[in-house]
Amino acid sequence: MYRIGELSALYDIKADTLRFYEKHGLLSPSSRSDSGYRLYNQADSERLKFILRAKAVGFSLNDIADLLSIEVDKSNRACADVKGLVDTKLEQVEAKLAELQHFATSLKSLSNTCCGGPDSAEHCSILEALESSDKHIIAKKEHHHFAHSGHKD
Amino acid sequence: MYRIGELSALYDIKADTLRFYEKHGLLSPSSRSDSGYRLYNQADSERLKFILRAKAVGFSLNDIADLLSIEVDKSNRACADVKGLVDTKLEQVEAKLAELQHFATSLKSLSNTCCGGPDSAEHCSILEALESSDKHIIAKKEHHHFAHSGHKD
DNA sequence: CTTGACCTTGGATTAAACTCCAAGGTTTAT
DNA sequence: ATAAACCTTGGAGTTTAATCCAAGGTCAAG
Repeated sequence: MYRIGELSALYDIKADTLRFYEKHGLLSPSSRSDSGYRLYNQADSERLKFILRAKAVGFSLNDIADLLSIEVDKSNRACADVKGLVDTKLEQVEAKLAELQHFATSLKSLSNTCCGGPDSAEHCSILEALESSDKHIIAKKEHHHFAHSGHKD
Repeated sequence: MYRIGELSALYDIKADTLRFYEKHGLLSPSSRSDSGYRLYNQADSERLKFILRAKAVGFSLNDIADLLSIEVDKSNRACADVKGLVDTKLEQVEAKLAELQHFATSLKSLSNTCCGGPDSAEHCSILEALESSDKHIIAKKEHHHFAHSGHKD
């Protein structure tokens, strides 16, 4: 069992943040001490880890509440109901994954091609790297010779 | 050339948001009309696309300004200076990637194992799915010590 | 040459997510 | 048994990222 200060120290957040999450229904301590202190167990800690991870990859607290709600009424609802929610979130996660892979590619090419030498670079920007990785993707698909500029969103 | 209303319609954001980004140094129109209207060109549009992508994967506007600053003084600074910044951001991106892959795995296993059937499920939650994928990772890595490195700022 | 959709500015307001504060109760070490 | 370090609550304040508003200028169409 952790008291609020211990758990917050464990994840490098403020105790106030834990009280805030509690107030907003994201994480409640599984019990209280005789004197009213919050007591968090291992499952609470896992739940917090999840919240912080989800936050770090761009989900809002509302999104996270949705995700966590998946567990709430498990044996009560047909699981098919839940599948829609899961699949929606999965689509969001996969879209984010694609974005991040794009970023990582650009940053790597930036780091390798252009930086690290002692000289200054003439062409060294993320935007250029993103452009060139776009071109690279198009170049890989060179078989289709009527490639139109695939800019969508 | 796009006027503010056209560009904002293109990305489904408010014109006010573009003015806000301008005020905060993220995106300035490359020119103005005689009467003072903002005029955005293709490069401006690319830059905006980048900003919106980065935002979607959990970077703050400050983070994004950092990323965009990589291009600012290109021929002025030794590129090695920039490499540190790029590599820091790359680490952040790869951490996010790992998180997201973790999420995607959990969500997929949730969707496949547990949902979609007509029956309700006894064990059907993201946290349980994450736990089981954690166990898998821990099993692979033998001994995994949780070390949370400090956040930025 | 006016109407209406668009644009300008600066400043006020909102929403989300914390973060801090005050007044007081609890625990632990000396 | 008393200080130091922790906890409680409710409420106020801050930061980030928009979003809205008011008063007015611009521009294409009828």
